[in-house]
Amino acid sequence: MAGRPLDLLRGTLDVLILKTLSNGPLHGYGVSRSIRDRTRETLSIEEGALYPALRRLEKRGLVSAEWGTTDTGREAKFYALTPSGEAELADGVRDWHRYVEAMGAVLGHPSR
Amino acid sequence: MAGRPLDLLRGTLDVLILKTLSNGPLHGYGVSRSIRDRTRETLSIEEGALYPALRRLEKRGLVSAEWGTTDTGREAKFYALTPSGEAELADGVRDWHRYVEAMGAVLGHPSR
DNA sequence: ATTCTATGCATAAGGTTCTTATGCATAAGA
DNA sequence: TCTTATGCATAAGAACCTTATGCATAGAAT
Repeated sequence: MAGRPLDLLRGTLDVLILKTLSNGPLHGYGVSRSIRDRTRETLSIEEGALYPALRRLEKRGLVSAEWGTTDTGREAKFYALTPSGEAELADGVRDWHRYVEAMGAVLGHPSR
Repeated sequence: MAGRPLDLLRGTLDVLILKTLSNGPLHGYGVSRSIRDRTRETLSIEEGALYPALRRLEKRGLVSAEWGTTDTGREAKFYALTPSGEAELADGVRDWHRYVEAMGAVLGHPSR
């Protein structure tokens, strides 16, 4: 990994999950693993954050949930992005980029 | 301003304050105004977040506080970065850039 | 003259969302 | 057989934000 894992910044988990699900339905553990792998373990989603987040997103209608079977034959709950979820993802990504821009305006943009 | 103000992401306020103070001592209201101006009002620091944050930073020895007088002759509490604060700022900036990198690895880096 | 806005500090209540710890169950690999 | 990986879920606690409130002074506008 590229350095120690970083704590999640509150509010950034939702968009990470939504983006991950935009590649197709996936179960919770798979979402977590995908994020961990893509970030080379810089972001490691704790179960205590992951499962409540998925339920919140489901409650808000941004993802749908359905029990199914994994490739390896295990029971797992698969989540899929809904149309509302896609819209929320687009907003979330835009806000994130605006936030990065704002932070850069104060901190200075990275040299490389 | 460039769009509506964004809510602060928990944990990013400290580094914003420390960076702002790295330009020289400043009072709380001035820190807030500086951040608001630099981000063109994308980030607007609420007083309920600002003052507790400054006290936390002082308690941790990252900034020092001293009452003084502003240019306009008003009483204000001036905060200055300590050596520990400088180190924390450097760490905070590095962590922020790592976070942005990690988010980019999931969300995709902005096209422009 | 008065009222609104900007400057300045501070705290309390409430909510959200993380971390850490715990619990359970199965499968594969050492 | 024991550890690791896979899979879900909740509870306790902490941190840190938003919103609301309170106070005080100065300058600008009506």
